[in-house]
Amino acid sequence: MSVVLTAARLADEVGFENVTLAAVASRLGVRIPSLYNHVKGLPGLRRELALYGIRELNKRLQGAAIGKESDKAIESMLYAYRSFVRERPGLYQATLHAPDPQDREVQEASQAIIETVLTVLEPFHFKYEDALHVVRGFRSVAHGFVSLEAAGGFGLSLDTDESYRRLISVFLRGLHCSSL
Amino acid sequence: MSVVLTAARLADEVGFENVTLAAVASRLGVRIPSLYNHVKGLPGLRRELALYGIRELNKRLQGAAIGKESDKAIESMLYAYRSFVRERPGLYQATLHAPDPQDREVQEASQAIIETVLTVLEPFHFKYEDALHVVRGFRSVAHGFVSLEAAGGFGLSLDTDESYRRLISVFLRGLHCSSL
DNA sequence: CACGACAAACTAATGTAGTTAGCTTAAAAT
DNA sequence: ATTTTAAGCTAACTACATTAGTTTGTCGTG
Repeated sequence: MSVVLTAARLADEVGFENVTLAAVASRLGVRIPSLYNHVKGLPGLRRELALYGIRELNKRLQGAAIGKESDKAIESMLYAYRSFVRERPGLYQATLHAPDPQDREVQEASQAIIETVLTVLEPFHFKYEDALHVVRGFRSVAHGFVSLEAAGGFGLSLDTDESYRRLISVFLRGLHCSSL
Repeated sequence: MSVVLTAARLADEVGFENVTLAAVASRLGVRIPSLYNHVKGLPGLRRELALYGIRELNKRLQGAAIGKESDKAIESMLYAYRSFVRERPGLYQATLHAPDPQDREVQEASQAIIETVLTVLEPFHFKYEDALHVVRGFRSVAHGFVSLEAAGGFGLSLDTDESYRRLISVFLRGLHCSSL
């Protein structure tokens, strides 16, 4: 299996910050320097992990919106976002650690996610700029909840499924209700 | 200056993940092993950083709510959250990396933040459990936006101040509007 | 005043990780 | 048949964290 796929699996098991070249090499049954024939050191591996993760996340979001529209589509994508992070926690972490956020490919992949979300917002008929603000809100809600949950940031006492359900509901109501 | 305060400053300058004992020692004009007289190695330093960061954040949130109530108080606290992360990005990162989320002191400090937010939610007269869900939403919105912004996750083209203002507005409208 | 305890520094040594340089080998391309 | 390339390797170097054991000064107490 490729170095990046191996590293992604490893990340999910031990966390992104514990993905070392040593561990990847060991898992591949190979010596550390051999990896340098495939990735540009640890920074290069992390960049490729980030790229892979962003693209995978986008696929999930796209899949979640198929056959749904407006509120249902947004809700479905938010749940897909959470599922992705739960299934691939290490890979998701990697998406947040692109060494250089200016990297062209990374930016393109991120832009693709923005387009995905923009598409499901079309039924709302927002002005383009307004829709971009909403996309940022969407990502904030999804990332915020899901990363706090993954980090164990929520106490144990209360059902997190219900918390997420309600947060989604608040977000959607906020988008619709124009009072205030 | 204390080891933890020095490390916190350093974290803000170079990022939490680049806080090494070597760098802290160098800044204090001391050899690395000397730090072991003050903190329990790197894990111990990180734990103390997390604790310090959580408590500082709580102070900020409390300060922001003084003399405000309901919507204004929540809005003010969300802005304070963002200010804190902008001023002390490394220290904030530390709050998310408590080595052991079960740690008693860490849990108490986190609980104090929850209490702080619960206090400003009192005017809403939520049931206790409902209020807890809202607190999670509050933290998700704040953390989500602010950490994506800090990670350079938002493109450059659009004003982030405006995005945050709107997200807050959506959140508050969502809390009030009961349609759906 | 002397002595012991303690705080806080130090040196030395060990282990792990990332990186680079340079070598080997087998398969693919010319 | 020869060259190129892909993919592995060893060896050596650096940085960092950690532990063990040592030194030194201060401070309180007998």
